[in-house]
Amino acid sequence: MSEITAIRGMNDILPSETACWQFLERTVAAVLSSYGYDEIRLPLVEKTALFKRSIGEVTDIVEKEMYTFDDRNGDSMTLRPEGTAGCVRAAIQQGLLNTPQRLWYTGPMFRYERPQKGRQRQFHQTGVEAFGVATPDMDAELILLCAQIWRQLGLLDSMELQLNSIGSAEARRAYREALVDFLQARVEQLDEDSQRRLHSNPLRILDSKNSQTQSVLDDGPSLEDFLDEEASADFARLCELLQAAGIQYVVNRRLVRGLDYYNKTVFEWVTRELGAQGTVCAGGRYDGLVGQLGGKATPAIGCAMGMERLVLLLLEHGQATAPPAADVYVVAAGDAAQGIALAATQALRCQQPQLRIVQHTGGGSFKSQMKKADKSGARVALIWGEDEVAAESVTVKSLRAQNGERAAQVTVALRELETTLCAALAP
RNA sequence: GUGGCCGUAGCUCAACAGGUAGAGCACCGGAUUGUGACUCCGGAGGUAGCGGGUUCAAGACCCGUCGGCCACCCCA
Repeated sequence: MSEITAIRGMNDILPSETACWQFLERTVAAVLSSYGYDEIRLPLVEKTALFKRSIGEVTDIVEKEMYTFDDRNGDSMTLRPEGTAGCVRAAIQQGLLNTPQRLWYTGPMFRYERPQKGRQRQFHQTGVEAFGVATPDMDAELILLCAQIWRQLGLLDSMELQLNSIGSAEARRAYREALVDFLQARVEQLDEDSQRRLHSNPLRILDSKNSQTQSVLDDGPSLEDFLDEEASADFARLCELLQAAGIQYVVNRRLVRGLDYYNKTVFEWVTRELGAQGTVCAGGRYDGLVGQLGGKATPAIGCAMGMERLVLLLLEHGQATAPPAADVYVVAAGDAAQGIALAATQALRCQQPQLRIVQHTGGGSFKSQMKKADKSGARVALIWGEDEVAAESVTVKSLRAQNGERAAQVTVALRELETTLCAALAP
């Protein structure tokens, strides 16, 4: 193998998978449109400061996962590790915040992490962001929108919705203090990672996978008790709305998010079918971020779904992955036939643009061309040989004759090609 | 960044107390001159990830390195 290979964690998406991707992208876009969301297309690269200020200086993403480099002017740039920051930046810069905005975007994100199942260094997210609405009906809409996407994808039964409210920044500050005080007295019982988090990011201890750490937390302070009245009321209202809409959910009081900008509602859609990377979609409210990035104070909520993880789920559920077969394969033996076939096929593409017509290229014997025709999966072969050229005709041959009826083929005048072909292709 | 497992033809995998590599699929050609599929025959394709060591001899053993997978971590 050549020593030039793809960069670790940046995978090729092969033809055998793209049908699944297209189904996913098409379905997601259709649902988003049906909720009145508009697509926005954003740069892959932004100034480094944007991510540091939005995601948080002490998060793992900013500290060790960003692809950051200096451009030729010496300015620090970063390949986007997530989409919200850029979307907020654009909304502020382009003056989109005078009225409620419902936006979505899709594309690659970049994080320098060790690859594993459902995790790569270049991965794809579709993000949804709603600006300008502070009330929990907006939260409910976003969650319903997700549920609708899962339903349309046939994945609703694979998903569990986990919900929490992390309240205001002040509430979290107070809670963090209480939590640190509590855990400090029990440091010895915590796993190594959680001991480290005690200093760096104590709230993340809450979703530790270590069972002993989890049982230590059972006697600790609950974030719920520190929530301000508004956050509690809004969360209760959100739960009511979800119940009314028939959305199943689980309140997980230990659900926190890794990015600093979240407040109040946070949620995750998780699945047990994907191994360790079970979070398929996650998001929450970020009412402070727009102001923090220099815009006028604007409430907002958003979420992002991991497209690779959705593709994995779709594949495990047996979504068709084969690229579509050709409809027609064009066999032409000899130089004269080749010229006529090429022209006739071009005309056919004008008449029947939806047909997938594969022209044989590269020469080869008649027999080998027929083999290619068969392997292409085409239902019909169009054949031009010496006889057809001489008679200004073409042979239309059905390659997928049903049991018994021996390979139906008919030779007709060129001008009858379109109707004969359509008849042969008719079910 | 840490750990476990793995690295043989395009793909999926074999073999053998360590004695210089094989199958299936795929690919190419042929089975009387322009007709695919099934069948039969033939062919091409690997300096065994890379480097070093042990040995008369290593794909097999040892070390290193790179890469892959999965998990930790992190998160979508």
